[in-house]
Amino acid sequence: MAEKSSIRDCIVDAAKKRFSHFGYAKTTMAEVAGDCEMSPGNLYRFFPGKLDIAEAIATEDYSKHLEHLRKLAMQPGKDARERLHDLLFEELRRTYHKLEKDPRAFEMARVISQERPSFANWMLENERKILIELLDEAERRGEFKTDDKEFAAEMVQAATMKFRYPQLWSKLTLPKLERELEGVMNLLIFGLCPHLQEYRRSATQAAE
Amino acid sequence: MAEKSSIRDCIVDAAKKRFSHFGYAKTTMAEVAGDCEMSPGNLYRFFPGKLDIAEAIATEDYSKHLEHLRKLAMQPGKDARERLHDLLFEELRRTYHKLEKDPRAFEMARVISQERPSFANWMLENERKILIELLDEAERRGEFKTDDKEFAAEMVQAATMKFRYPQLWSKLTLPKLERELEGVMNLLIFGLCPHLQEYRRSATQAAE
DNA sequence: AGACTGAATGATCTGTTGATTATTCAGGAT
DNA sequence: ATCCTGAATAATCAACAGATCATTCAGTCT
Repeated sequence: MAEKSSIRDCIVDAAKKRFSHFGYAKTTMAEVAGDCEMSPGNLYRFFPGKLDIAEAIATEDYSKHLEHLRKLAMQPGKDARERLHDLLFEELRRTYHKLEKDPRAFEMARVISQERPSFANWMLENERKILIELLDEAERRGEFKTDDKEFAAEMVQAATMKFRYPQLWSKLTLPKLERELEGVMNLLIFGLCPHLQEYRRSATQAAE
Repeated sequence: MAEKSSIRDCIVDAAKKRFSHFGYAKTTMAEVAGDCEMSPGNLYRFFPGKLDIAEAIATEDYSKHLEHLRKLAMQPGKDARERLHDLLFEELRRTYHKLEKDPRAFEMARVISQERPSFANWMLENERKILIELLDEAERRGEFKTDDKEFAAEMVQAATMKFRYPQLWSKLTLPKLERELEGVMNLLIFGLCPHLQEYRRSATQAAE
């Protein structure tokens, strides 16, 4: 019984090493099984298929990232604007760097989001929960104001879609993406309508 | 001399028919040449290559669309909010319908934006000019307020990227996309900060 | 019985060969 | 000289054979 999970870990570990070293496609189930000193068939008692091993790795990795995002969204001593800024920029930078320098990670991201669209949805949902908490707290402090937090969080995600899988959509460099994200974020916060000119100016200056 | 352009038109016409009937890949230069009663080699006196014929067709088609967008952006008797709404929705609906029901159009869009990324940029620029005019005029009337129109227009485009090539990004249905675009647009106009609650409520109600 | 193996299966990938076809260009017509 | 042709070229595509590999499952071991 206690064995079960350590065998599972062995599989995930072996797969992690091979996927990141040789790539997802070039790694065979037989190799992973061999690393754990078992037959290929036995893997299927622990995972429904190869993709599920990849998903397990991605989930593990992503969970750590989520924790980090949650901390950024809750930083004491920063106002809602700054925390939203940190949250959105962290996501942009993380995916950018991850996919930029590591073709293996890029391959896995592509395969998983292609074959398991629900995984990408699950990630969005998790991040949305964080966004909602941020919006909620911001409203309590009178910083933001929205009728429907769930909907507003969805809209923030829709508007920042371009920055979530940056290299899938454009070939902009990170500095250009950051400049754009900064601009979109300000638009989302302050809108196009004239209002609160004072606060607006001081807040954007404080950012840089 | 006057001939030259009518020969060009013949080529574009023939290609348009074949591309939309059999698809871009399945149409050969020899066939297009045959339709215009000329040899394949002669096509190259009018176009640098096959892709340029496709681009000419796309440009012609898109120019008409641009005119239409310009009219929407300048409608008298509508406020800036409504005109921006019409502009963004028209773009969403046009591409959605075009790519939805016509696999040929989808193929051509894919090929052109893949092989000629500058074409997509050119389209964005054109639309940005319209947006800038809209923002300019809105500021004169005191409806919107932005420091840098060019930049603001770029940001509006960045935030609505998801709705520009809807089926490349997601598999949402048109109604869901429209609901999201409505939401993103309101966020762009009013922002998250609390302000002008009265105007906000009446404007969103008027929209639907 | 429960944990596991490894050969069998069918799907997918790879490499190869023979078209097909975009593009060029030497020359022919006007 | 200008416009055009069509064979030549080289690149890309399609089809097919063979190999590889994920997945299954009848049967072995403990």
